[in-house]
Amino acid sequence: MDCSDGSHPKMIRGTIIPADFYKSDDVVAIAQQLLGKVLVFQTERSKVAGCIIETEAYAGITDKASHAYGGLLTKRTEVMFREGGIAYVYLCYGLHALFNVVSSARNTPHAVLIRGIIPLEGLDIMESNLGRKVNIVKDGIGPGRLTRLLGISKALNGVRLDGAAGLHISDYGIQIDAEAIISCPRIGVAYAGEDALLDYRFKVDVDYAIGQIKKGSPELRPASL
DNA sequence: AACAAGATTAACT
DNA sequence: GTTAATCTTGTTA
Repeated sequence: MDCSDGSHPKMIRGTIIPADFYKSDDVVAIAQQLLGKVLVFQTERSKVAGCIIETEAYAGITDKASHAYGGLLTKRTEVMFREGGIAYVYLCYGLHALFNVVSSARNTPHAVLIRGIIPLEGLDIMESNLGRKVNIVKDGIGPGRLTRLLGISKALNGVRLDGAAGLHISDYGIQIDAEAIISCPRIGVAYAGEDALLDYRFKVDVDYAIGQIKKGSPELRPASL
């Protein structure tokens, strides 16, 4: 049984990533550095958390795969143009909420798509979100799957990632070695011409990540592992 | 005003 | 391997 009233003394482990982290212009570096960090979403009644294991960088107005390519400013992309450190959540294919971290300065619409997590905390909430038992490996991998698992919806579009709206990213001391990061082209961006070839997708092996989670945060092991 | 395509997924054959 | 589900936006008329 989890204590879900938010005041559990044992829960204080992670350090919320400072606002400055998100202000860098180097969206590729941010995408890499987010691997191993912990995405947390909590409300008064619930808390869920997962270790980020897959990301993609979208490099603003010069990247043909980016929604903000060419400086395209619409109701949907508007949050990408704000100062880094907020969430960009949009509906993909009319069905799936996709969660991105907006980075860089105002009017530099860089973003990192979170594509995979390993569930760490709040398995009971996740099970409720899915309406069935959680598969620790499968249910957190896929940009649409992880938002459903964590309960992240478009309602969180534009919120700061400092925890004020319940959403934040923390460093729990999970170490991801540079050699463990696999780079490859992004998924589903064939329309982006030569930019579809860029190695802007970053991930780590699931088993490696689980090992590093156990090493870095012994008490916070992936549930059921 | 109508239509196609998209940073996807689950359920089929 | 194929396809249905179905919202936002740009393009075409």
